[in-house]
Amino acid sequence: MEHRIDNIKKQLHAQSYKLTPQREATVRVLLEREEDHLSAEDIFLLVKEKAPEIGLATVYRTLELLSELKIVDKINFGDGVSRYDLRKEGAEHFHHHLVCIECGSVEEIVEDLLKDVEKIVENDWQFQVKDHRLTFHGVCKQCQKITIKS
Amino acid sequence: MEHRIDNIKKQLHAQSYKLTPQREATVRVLLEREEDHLSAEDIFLLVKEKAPEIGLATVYRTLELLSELKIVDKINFGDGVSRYDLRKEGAEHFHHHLVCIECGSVEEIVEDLLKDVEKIVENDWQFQVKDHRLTFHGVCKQCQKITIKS
DNA sequence: ATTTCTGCAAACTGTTTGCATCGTA
DNA sequence: TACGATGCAAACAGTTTGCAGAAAT
Repeated sequence: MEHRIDNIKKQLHAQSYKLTPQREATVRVLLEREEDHLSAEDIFLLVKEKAPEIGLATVYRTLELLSELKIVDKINFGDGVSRYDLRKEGAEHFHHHLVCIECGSVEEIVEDLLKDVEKIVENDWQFQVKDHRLTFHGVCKQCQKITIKS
Repeated sequence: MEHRIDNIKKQLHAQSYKLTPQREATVRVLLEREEDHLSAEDIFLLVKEKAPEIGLATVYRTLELLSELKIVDKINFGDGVSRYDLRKEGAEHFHHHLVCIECGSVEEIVEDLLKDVEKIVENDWQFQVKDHRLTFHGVCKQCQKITIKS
């Protein structure tokens, strides 16, 4: 945990940004809730518990900054809200998501399943891939059981 | 073209919706600009050229309806705007996109490159896939050339 | 002293909703 | 006549921006 904060601090410093208390509080929330896919508002409320003076605009600005530095990835599951997801340590590519259309849960796939597909795209379409977004929409394990029961 | 309109008309009727003049005008714009990835506003302006009385709300309502019937797919490339993309005739799955981070162009991949990945997800994660969204971000053919030149 | 960052409020953008009206079964 | 569909304007939600003050270098 602490070493990840340090790491992020270094990445900020490398681009001559500071890890201010507000930014640190935001990053800590992201670390603590790494499994979740929080919206800016969610993050704001959680940060506020630790640092009540913080403003929503600062959270947005911090998230934008972290996005630019590729420390977090901004995703959008189709509801109008942006969500922010910490990159896994050392991950080159953004991980994939499984969104359940029944219960709304979001599961993560950390394995890169797109290596082959990416090669095809680079060869056949001459497109130089830098990043990707892959989301599957469907029914999660739990909801499949429930559907069978009912 | 006309047979596709007819087809959509039938799909609407099957769910007891009507293909009103406004809806038809909207669908025609989508057909004419199938290659593009238009926002609601874009579509509104184009529809307005043919049917100046139409309101933006109607366009939104039409697009929502077409989305529900899976005639169009709603996508979001990360700028805050929803874009609407006609499903290819008979396509089961949504096609993929290549978004160029230099020039913003969007290319489509109609081939389903995810068959294998989907199998893996269904087997290893017990997740029943219904649909997917796959977008690659990177540098398109044209922009690669330009970058080399400069 | 200069520059960066913050908090607040106001502004903005894309989208949705309420409601009176219109069109058609 | 009844009901879905429309146009308009107002409402809304999420996000961004301008600005004056605070913090850090």
